[in-house]
Amino acid sequence: MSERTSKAEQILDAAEKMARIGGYHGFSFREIAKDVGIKAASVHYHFPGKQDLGAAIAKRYTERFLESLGAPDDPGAAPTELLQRYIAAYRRSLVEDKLMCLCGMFGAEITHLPDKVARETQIFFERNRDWLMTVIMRAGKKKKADAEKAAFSILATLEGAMILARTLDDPAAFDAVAQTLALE
Amino acid sequence: MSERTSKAEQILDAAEKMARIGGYHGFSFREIAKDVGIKAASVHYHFPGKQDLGAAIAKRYTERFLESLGAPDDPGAAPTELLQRYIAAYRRSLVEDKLMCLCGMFGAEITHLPDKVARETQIFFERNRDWLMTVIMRAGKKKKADAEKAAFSILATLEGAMILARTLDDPAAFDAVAQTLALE
DNA sequence: GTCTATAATTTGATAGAC
DNA sequence: GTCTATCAAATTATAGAC
Repeated sequence: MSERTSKAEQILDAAEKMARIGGYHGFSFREIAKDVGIKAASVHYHFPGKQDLGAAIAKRYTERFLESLGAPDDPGAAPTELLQRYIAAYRRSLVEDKLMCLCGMFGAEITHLPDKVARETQIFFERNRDWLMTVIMRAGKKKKADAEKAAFSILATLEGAMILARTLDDPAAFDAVAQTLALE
Repeated sequence: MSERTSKAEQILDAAEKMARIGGYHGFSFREIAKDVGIKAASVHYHFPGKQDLGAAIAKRYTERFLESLGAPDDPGAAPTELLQRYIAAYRRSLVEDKLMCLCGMFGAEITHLPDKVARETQIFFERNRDWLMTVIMRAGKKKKADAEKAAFSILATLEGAMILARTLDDPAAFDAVAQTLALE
């Protein structure tokens, strides 16, 4: 009878939560171990170094995030609906999780991150850009270059809106910003 | 013959630069001391605790930033020009300094900051909101509530654009996002 | 103002027993 | 897989001499 979540997953859960509060320096092997109910040395068995753990949470975060969005070319979902879903994903992170976007956090400190972690963070932004571009090009008459600009704009605006709303402790500020996004 | 910049200012300079790379945990008394050519204990003479130093760099950053923008109600500057100047201030930070916005960085880790530092970070966002609202209301027929939304949108978008451009190591991504800002 | 010395804590990491 | 034991390094901070 194994538990529903493996120890490695529990470690990832704890590390992700801490990193989404305090960034790359916001999680430590000791704190994670305490959270999961093992010793710090045992965490190293699952993830040899901090870089590995950092890269792993960024990778899992990216995969889960995109998975939650669904396919950008799903014929059953209208482009406008997909963009609303995209905004809702950020809003959920802010309002329900009450946590910063992991890769927005890592992105802010990108030049201070170990290579492995920085690369996974880049991938989050690249894959988000691609997802948005696909949706935007489906929606409209935009050329590829313009679709990329629009994708960058939505991505940047939502990451910034999270920071703004969290700093002012005012979720309404997020909604105010999201409303200004042109979605056609 | 005293030097042009006091020791306290040199300390602030070093701390700000480090914080704009690695966040609140990105600067330490030892590293700062090494940078300005004194010992770590001497830094405590100028700034008793890390909180004090953190709050001081956020406060100075805010004052300098707003000073560089000029008065939002300056009759000699058109609102559109002021907004272009606002965008240019972020761009300078990204391209010339090659550093993140200090308060964007602190904002991302806001729930992990000591109270004093968090409060100064909030003030940055509030004063930026107010500056932008003044300019926006001068420019157009917007009601106050709509002006606040527009202000939040510009602020959030530029902070997010910095993160995006730094993560992708592509300043053009910043410009692409800035272009999408509606400035009338 | 700056120093030496030192304290107390935390960190990432490894060796080796079980 | 998890543990104990241990390490070297870094951290914030203070006391007291100069």
